[in-house]
Amino acid sequence: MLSIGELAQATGCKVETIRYYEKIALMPAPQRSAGNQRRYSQQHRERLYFIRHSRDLGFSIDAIRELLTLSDQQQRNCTAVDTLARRHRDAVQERIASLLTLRDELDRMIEGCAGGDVAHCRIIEVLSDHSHCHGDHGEV
Amino acid sequence: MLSIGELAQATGCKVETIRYYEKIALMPAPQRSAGNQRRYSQQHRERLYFIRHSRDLGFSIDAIRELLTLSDQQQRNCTAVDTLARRHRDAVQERIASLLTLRDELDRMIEGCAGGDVAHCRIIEVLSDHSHCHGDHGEV
DNA sequence: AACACACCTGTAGCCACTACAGGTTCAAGC
DNA sequence: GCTTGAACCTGTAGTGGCTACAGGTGTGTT
Repeated sequence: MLSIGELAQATGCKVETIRYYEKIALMPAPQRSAGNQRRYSQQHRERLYFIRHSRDLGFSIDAIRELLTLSDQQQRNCTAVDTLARRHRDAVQERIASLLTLRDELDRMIEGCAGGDVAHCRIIEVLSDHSHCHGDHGEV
Repeated sequence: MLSIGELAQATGCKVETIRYYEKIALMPAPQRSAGNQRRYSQQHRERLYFIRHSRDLGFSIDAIRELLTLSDQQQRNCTAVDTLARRHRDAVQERIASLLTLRDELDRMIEGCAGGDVAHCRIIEVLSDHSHCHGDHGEV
């Protein structure tokens, strides 16, 4: 059995985060010691590991909740898992695309700046007027 | 003079957001009508436009606060502006790099999935064990 | 004068944590 | 057995950048 600190070390998750996961029912409440401290099993460790790794891969808490439910139904077809993963990949791809547009816009803005005083600063000028931009760089 | 709704339309900013910007002192409090409604000048419009455009380009509120202060000191050298912009560009670049790593990891995971049931799902397997991953995909 | 709609303030909620404050338990050393 | 100090406990509030109400007031048109 692991204390919360040991579990934290074993999974690279902070102690506060583990307690938070319990509060939002992402982690089940573990057994307690005589003095009311949490004691975790290997099952807990595996579940938290799965959660942390999924978080590191950018899945939302809600997506992870679904993934955990799905991974418990071992005999079911994994189409739902696949769909979740693909949807996430696509979202990441879109985010990359919009950040690339943004970076190019920032680059153009920065390159345009030839030093000198603020009154003639290209960066301030661009920020003041979107028509200086090439694209739409909508939501970021 | 513009009402808050007209200002919102003119800048593509939501009414609530304008009030929020006033609360956090990013926008100065405007004049009021006899009936206590906000009335904005062209200076307000320009400032809000600058803020919105900077937000669209991903600058934080704090960075924008600095940019606004700097842009008011017309005679100063624009090095500080340049530094702020470059720092932001670099942050965006880093974010792109880590998202690219992440996307590749997701792609590998998804490609590994050959259908079938959850018990043999490659996606679940990878999520359960980071050693299946190629890189570190640290903070996302 | 009536109506619809825009506006007002203040508060709570979103996401995924993080950071306290103020108290209790545990394990090691003496 | 006793003391120390780290680790633990609960509960609440804060982060960023808004967004969404609720319950009331002003404005402009017919």
